[in-house]
Amino acid sequence: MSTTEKLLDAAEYRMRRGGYNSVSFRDLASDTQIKSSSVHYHYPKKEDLGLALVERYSSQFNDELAKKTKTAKTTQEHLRAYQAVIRAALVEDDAICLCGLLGAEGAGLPNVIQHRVQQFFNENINWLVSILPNDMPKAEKLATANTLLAGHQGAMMLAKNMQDNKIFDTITNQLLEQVI
Amino acid sequence: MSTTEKLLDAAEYRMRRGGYNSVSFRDLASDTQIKSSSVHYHYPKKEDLGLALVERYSSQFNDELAKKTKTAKTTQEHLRAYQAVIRAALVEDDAICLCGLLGAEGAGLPNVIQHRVQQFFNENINWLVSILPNDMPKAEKLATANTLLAGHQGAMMLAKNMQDNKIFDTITNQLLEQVI
DNA sequence: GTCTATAATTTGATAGAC
DNA sequence: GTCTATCAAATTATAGAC
Repeated sequence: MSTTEKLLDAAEYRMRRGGYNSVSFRDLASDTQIKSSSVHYHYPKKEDLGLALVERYSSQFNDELAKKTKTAKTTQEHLRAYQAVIRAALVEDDAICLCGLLGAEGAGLPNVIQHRVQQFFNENINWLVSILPNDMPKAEKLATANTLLAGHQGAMMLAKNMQDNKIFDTITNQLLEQVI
Repeated sequence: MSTTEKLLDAAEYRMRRGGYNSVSFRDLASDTQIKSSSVHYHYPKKEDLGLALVERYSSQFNDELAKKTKTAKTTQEHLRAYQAVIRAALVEDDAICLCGLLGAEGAGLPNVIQHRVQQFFNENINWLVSILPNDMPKAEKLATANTLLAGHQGAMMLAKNMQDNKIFDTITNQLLEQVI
């Protein structure tokens, strides 16, 4: 594994738990067995690291979604895939969504990162709108996409806080059953 | 206004925007026109300040909820009050819920604060369960309460990030219309 | 309650050798 | 690409005078 990969892994682990300001170059240096000045070689400013992190997280998320919807046909199949991708992020990594956390910290972050997180959410909404039923009115599609996104993000936060992943399942199942 | 009130106001303003680690004693000192050592007189450790902040936020939230539901009779009336209290926190303060943000940062915070945030969520859920229709099965009540809480928290985060409070209204209206 | 002074540590960041 | 060395600033926190 390359040094930048190791750095991004370590940074993602820490940032998805404590937030942007909980990650320091020295922590990452000790995580990856190099010196903090070497971390700066890969990511000169913290902003660069944060941006790279959101970019990698975002493209991995979209890749997972594409993979899990390869054979999906119905809206329900697509939505179950969406739920499964987010659930995997919660359960396997034992952490909430990177963009959910950075979105909450929004005003305290560098502008470039704020905007990149916003882009992640916009891509989520566009995707959700694209897989909702054709006969659903456009305005309702948009509303439903927003509700599903917000619901899944809130569900991660609450489940993590209550230390009970079943809460995520309960909430998102109810959303998928009742909101369509 | 007392110094502790001024301190809590300043701390809440900052923490609800950038999170726990974005607030420093020196910032609060300059906000309130005293020295950082004097801030420590009021709140010896940062943990003390954070805890006091969540406690005040939580009791103000519960007070607002009690006030707005004084004449409420139906489940719908209670839920509209719940929505209104959270909406006011978003629109008037132009910031998301303190506990929503601290909940997301959970793992990076002192344990006492984590637990106090958890208590805020538990009180929310208990209240929601208590105002849901009598004929709703207990398990469904609990699921619905969790969905409503997560949905409102996610809606704040998304609306703030997209810089469009109408998104909050759209999401929470849909939840109140379809989830009951 | 507030101040001055200061300690101890952490943090983001850079210069320059290898 | 990584290291040593170092810096300037920020951060939490304390001691003691007024």
